Amino acid sequence: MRDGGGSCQERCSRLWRTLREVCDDEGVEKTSVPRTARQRARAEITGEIIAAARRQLAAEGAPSLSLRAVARDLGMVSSAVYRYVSSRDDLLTLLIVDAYDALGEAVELAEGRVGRGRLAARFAAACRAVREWALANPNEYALIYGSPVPGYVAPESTIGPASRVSAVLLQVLLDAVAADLLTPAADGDAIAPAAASALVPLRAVVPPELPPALLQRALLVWTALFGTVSFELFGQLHNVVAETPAARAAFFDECVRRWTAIVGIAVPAAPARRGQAGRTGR
Amino acid sequence: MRDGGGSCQERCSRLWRTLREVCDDEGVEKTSVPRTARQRARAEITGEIIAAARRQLAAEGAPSLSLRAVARDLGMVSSAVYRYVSSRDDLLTLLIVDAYDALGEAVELAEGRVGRGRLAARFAAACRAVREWALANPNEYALIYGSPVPGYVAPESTIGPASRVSAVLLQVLLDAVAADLLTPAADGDAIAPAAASALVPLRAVVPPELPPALLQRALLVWTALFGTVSFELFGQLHNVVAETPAARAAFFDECVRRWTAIVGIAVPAAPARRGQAGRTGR
DNA sequence: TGTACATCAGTGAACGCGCGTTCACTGATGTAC
DNA sequence: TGTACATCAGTGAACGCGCGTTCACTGATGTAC
Repeated sequence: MRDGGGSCQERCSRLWRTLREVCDDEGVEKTSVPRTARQRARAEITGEIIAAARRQLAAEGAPSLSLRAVARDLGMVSSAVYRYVSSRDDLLTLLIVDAYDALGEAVELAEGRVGRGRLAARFAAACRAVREWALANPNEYALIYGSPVPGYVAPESTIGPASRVSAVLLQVLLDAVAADLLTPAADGDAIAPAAASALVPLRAVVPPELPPALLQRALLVWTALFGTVSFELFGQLHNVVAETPAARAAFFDECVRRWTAIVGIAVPAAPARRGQAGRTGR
Repeated sequence: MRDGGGSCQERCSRLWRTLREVCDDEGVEKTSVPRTARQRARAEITGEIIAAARRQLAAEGAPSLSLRAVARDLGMVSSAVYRYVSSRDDLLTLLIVDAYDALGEAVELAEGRVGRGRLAARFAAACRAVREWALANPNEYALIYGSPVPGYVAPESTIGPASRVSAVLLQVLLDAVAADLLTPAADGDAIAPAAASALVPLRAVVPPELPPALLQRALLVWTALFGTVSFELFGQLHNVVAETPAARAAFFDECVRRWTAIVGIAVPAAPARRGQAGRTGR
């Protein structure tokens, strides 16, 4: 298991902690320090199973992930894996949680490196971190944001980790609201009543400083962000945006600039930063 | 095979025909009227194979699509299918082309039903048609816009049909430009040079009336559209937007309204149409 | 029009593979007296 | 501290399944003389 964000206590957004409380009523399994040799071994081997599964996922993709291959990779007999994982679906769940956590952590770290007052830069860093993590881990990304595995139903334990990225983005918005740095869209920022009430589930979990119209803007950008990353990763930009990494990064940066404006965060004067998209600061 | 848009001669966008010419250098297989009984039977059974595959796809999803199951469904022996389809990948390609064509046709029809001058309504009709087709055919949608099947590489023959939806959307933009009805975004509509040159592949296939900055806006909306539909279909809106069909439709309609503004098409005065999302006119 | 041959659709058996999951078992690790 | 029992990790074999693909074959449909 990756460490999953236990190390970012002070940086970790208030919002994420709130969401965590909401979602973590069950399934927290106290990971107290293991004592006996057996417990230690069990924890270690469980970790190795997940690591092997992740390797296989990265190499072959989710559809051809198999318990037998994982066992083979570890030099175990296939039935032995059942001491640690109750079924293939269970292993899938572990990987899904793991992927959400890895992405969430990457985004939190990237966004956390930017000065708190630089809201546009924080937003951009988060967006870029999503894309970069996805490019570096395409199969893990596809596992969580691609087509659902038929017959698999994600258990409750996935929804906490799944919300980490959104929590970061929303926290940026919250801070912008608090600092009064959000430019409301000139017109059309009134939201249809039906649309406002459609957002009830989200509003139940988000502070009231974020009014429906702002949430709507945020959701629009949220879906656009993942839509763009998915399109790039899934080959839909073929023959549309040039294939070179630089061109892809430039296209994405341009999207980020516009999303920033759409969501209402003031964009700094400099038109667009050139060169590597990997930089988060400056 | 679905009929694939041969019937919309006058409505079918100029742009789509242009793209078609660009893409159809090869792989057109003259479907002249079959003469002999053998040829007739062959065409018919090929159709039945695709229909059976589509049924299986709809029922089980792409990952568990198998030649043997298709054969079983048709009462044939599995090896007989190889008279019509050279491999499983070949069958997948047929289904992919079929799905793109079905979606493209649905969008063309919906958009074609709206009066030419009502640009915002045409745009909205196209967006809604995408969503409705996706909701009605989730597995076909996942096949073309979900995670790519590992190891499968889409052949050239898919890229023509894949561009039908974009062609409709771009045609709306073209008409808006021609009628001088596009409101340029107040600020930030200058595009970074690197981003402009990233769009070279798209610009090669699109009339010069569409400048880079406008294309960028169009792409942003394009990815947002499919990102939103994918999120809804793939379960990412769980706990965010209420689950009822009405709430989902209201959320989507609100997105459409904003995309319309983002892309620069003037939105009519009426704030939002209420009731069924299925209506395209009025 | 009639025969001889070529083409082709569909059969049935087989090859070789991988999968998830169960089950009785062995030996090592832990625990209670 | 030492023994008796319980717990648990890992083995190896098996069940039952489905898959893609090949191949020699049969019989029907088409074609050329």
